[in-house]
This record gives sequence, structure tokens and C-alpha cells, in this order.
Amino acid sequence: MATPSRRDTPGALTGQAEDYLKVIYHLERSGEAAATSDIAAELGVAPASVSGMLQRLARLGLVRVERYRGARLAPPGRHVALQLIRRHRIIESFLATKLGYSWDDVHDEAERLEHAASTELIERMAESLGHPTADPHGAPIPTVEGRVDERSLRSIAEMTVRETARVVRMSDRDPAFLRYLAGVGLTPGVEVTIVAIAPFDGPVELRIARKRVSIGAAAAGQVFIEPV
Amino acid sequence: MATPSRRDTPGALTGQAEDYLKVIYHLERSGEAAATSDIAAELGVAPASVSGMLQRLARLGLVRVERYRGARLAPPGRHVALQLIRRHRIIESFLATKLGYSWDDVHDEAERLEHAASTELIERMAESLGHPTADPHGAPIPTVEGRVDERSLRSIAEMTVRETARVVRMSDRDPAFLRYLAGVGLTPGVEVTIVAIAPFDGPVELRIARKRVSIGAAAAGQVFIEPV
DNA sequence: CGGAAAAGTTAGGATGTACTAACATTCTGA
DNA sequence: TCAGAATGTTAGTACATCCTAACTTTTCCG
Repeated sequence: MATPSRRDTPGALTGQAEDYLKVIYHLERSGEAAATSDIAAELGVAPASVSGMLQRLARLGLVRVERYRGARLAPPGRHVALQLIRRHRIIESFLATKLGYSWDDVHDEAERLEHAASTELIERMAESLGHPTADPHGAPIPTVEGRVDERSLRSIAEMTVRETARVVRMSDRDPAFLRYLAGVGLTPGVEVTIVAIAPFDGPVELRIARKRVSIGAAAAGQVFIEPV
Repeated sequence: MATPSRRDTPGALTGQAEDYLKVIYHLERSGEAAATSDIAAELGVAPASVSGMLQRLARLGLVRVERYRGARLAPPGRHVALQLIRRHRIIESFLATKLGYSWDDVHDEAERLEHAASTELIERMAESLGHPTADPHGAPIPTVEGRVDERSLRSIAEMTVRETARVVRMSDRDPAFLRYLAGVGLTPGVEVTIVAIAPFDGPVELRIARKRVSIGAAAAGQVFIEPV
């Protein structure tokens, strides 16, 4: 009856500590070390809590911290983060494909399940989905070995007039944003052509499957594309 | 990125506290208040830890404790326990039916997921299964309102020679025990007829689908039946 | 360049949960 | 019945995590 620990790998971490590693992973993608205040903002905790946790994670060999200068993942920490991201994206795919969740609604559920699901469950889900390589928002799913295609993609905001490209992915964080995108027809896989770009960060007008839509510059910067 | 809390209902409990309520629910089915040491044994914690937790749960109005005499669930605690059991059994059914888990292997996974899954996920699973009323081990699934058919069933050990009955359920706790039962053909739904009962708690010989098998008295006491 | 603002850390405390050791109560059997 | 066994509780401690308040370091701008 006691809740069994999920951890199949040695060195059990709590879900909290795991979340820190995931956040550091994402922040670090900018190239800079993850800043204490950014981690705090991302997790919704006080900066002081982050300082404390970073010391613990450093003691465990999961991150390298330079005092006053932020944190970077050590290889074992990176591995944990990548497996968590794998879990997250497989769960999102499963919920959307097998349980009728809409793509804007899968994030929070996955955020909780990724800490509780066993590796066996994750792999069974992956198998029942035919081992997908991207989640419903187009984010690439790391392999069991921790390989992931993290090319930095161009966004719609970086396209030029008359250019055509295929939408690859978008952030999964804000359900309302995702619903908006789906509403105007922007989902992974569709082709878009830039019709016009208003100056001074103005809206971008584009064609999606014969329809004209106009989206704000901020939104355009959150939708990533690749050459057709 | 912060792990969102599962709790849709007010008064969030941790998974640990929830486990205590579930254990008390099961122990209380005997009619007696749940004893500190029994709760401790079930959860794998020290009796002192149970005393502490019972005080907290009592303060929250979830259990009623009589010092030195054990705990009983208060109505709100009973509700939490029943919903947890509903979650557990729906998850077990889902894993077995939709993800190819074997019935002896679903318990631990469900034990962790029941604390992390949202009510929405549970209801989507239930729906995709056609709203099952029993889990793979034959245990009844409480309704959303908290109703559950908890008749106390007779076990094979209480049958008499030449009597025939249908297997309804068995304990889901020990995977090896479940594999053994499946091996001799004892699964929910099959009919058994008692051929002989050795005296002094000796083995019970029975016929299952034309085959003769002999099981120990202890095992016979763990397999529950109803009249055909 | 130097002081104020921003960012980060430490100190000290709260909560939930666990432990062991010591003490208290209840049960049980001769 | 009553003493020892069994059971339960309290006290004191530990750890993970959070907080606020006070302090330190870094950054930035006039």
C-alpha cells in the first residue's frame, strides 16, 4: 500500500528537484548559465529557494554552480533532464492521441505524470504510439539514450515576404495561445507563406492553406519553421 | 514548468497522507478501528510516524482517533479514500486493457499514478474503457459519488465439497501470487467446484474448467467467490 | 568611476514526513 | 490478579522544501 518509488535508476530525486533540472536545461539552451532569478520565476518559487536547491543539486553532482553567476547541468543532471523531457513529450503525445485530449490541454497533466510514471510505462506508451519523434506541439522527443534534435529553428518572425516554410513546432506552455494558433490554422506540419510584414514590430500577414491570417509579431516569434 | 498540483478539490493533501487514508479504509473494513501498528506495517513506516500522521489527519477532520485505540475515517476522509480507490482501480484496468500490462503487474504503477493523475484523466480513462465496474482482479470500482459494492464475499476456503461457485476477485497485492493463480486457471469469472478438502487446514482440491488443481488453504482464503 | 539598482546568498524559521529512544497504556496468561 | 509482553505515544532529531528578512556581490548608468 505504501507508494512505491518510481526511480529505476539509483539516486532517487524528488519531483521538485527534477523540475529544477528540467528548468535549468531549458534556460541553458540560450548558451548562458541558468540564472537564479530565471529559475525562480520559471518554478514560481523565491530566489532564495533556488540558491538552496542549487547547492543540494551541486552536492549531488547534477549541476555546476558558480556563485553569483548561475548554474549549468553536469552530465548526470543533463541525463535526468533529458529523460524527463522524453517522458513529458511521450505522455503529451499519448494523452492527445489515445485519450482525446486537445493539444492545448496536455501540458499540465504531463507535468505531473512525468514524475510518477515508471520507465516501463513510458516505453509502453511510446510503443503504442509507434515511437513518435515529436510531441503534439512539434517538440522533438529525446531518445532513451538521451539524443535529441535540438536545432535552433527560425521563427515566423524571422521570415521574409513571399517566403514559404513548414511549421514545425511551438511552445506548449500557454493553452490559450495554443488554442489561438489552432484557431488560425497554425499547427505543426502546415505550410505558411508570408504575405506582408508591417514595420515597427507590426503584425505579420500570412497565407495558410489559401486563407489569409494576420498574427502579432510576438506570436510570430513563438512559431518555429523549417524550409519546405 | 512548476509541477501543478493535482488537487481539484480544496484542501490539498500530499500523496503520503492520502495513502494513510486508503490504508485506514481497508483496515477498517474488518469493522474494527484501524490499529496504529497495522497501518504502520501496511505502509512500511514506524508506528511513531503513524501516531504523528493520525494527529495531523484528525486536525484536518479526515479521521477520528481514540488514543491507544486506533483510527476511523471521518466522512471527508472516507470520500478521499474512495476516490483514491476509484483512481487506483481505473488505472489498473486501463494499464491492463490498453497498454498490455499483465494483471500481476499493474498494482505498483497504479499506486503511483493515482496520486498524480487529474480527475479529468481518470474519467477519460474510465470512458475509454466503457466505465468498467471492476478492475482486473475483480475488485469493484467506486463511483464518482463514492458508492461501492463492498459486500463481503465468501472465499474458496469457506466452500464445501461438491459446491460450485464463480470466482469474483482476489487480492492484487502480490504479483507472484497473482501469477500463480493465473497459472492454475484462477481468474475472475471462472467457475470452480470443490472436489475435496484435506483436514487440518490442508490443501483444497478443486476443478476448474475440467482440470483438477490443488491449492493451499491460505491461497484458498484469498480467492473470493459468489454463487453461480 | 562610483553609487544605486538588480541579482544572489545566507540566516532563521515553518511544514510535512520520517526515524529512534524513552515512556505510557492496554492486553494477556499463569 | 498482576507482571511482563504487546501496543501506542511523546520527545527530540533529520531532511527536503518552502518562506521572509537581512546582507553581499554584480551590474549599470549618470
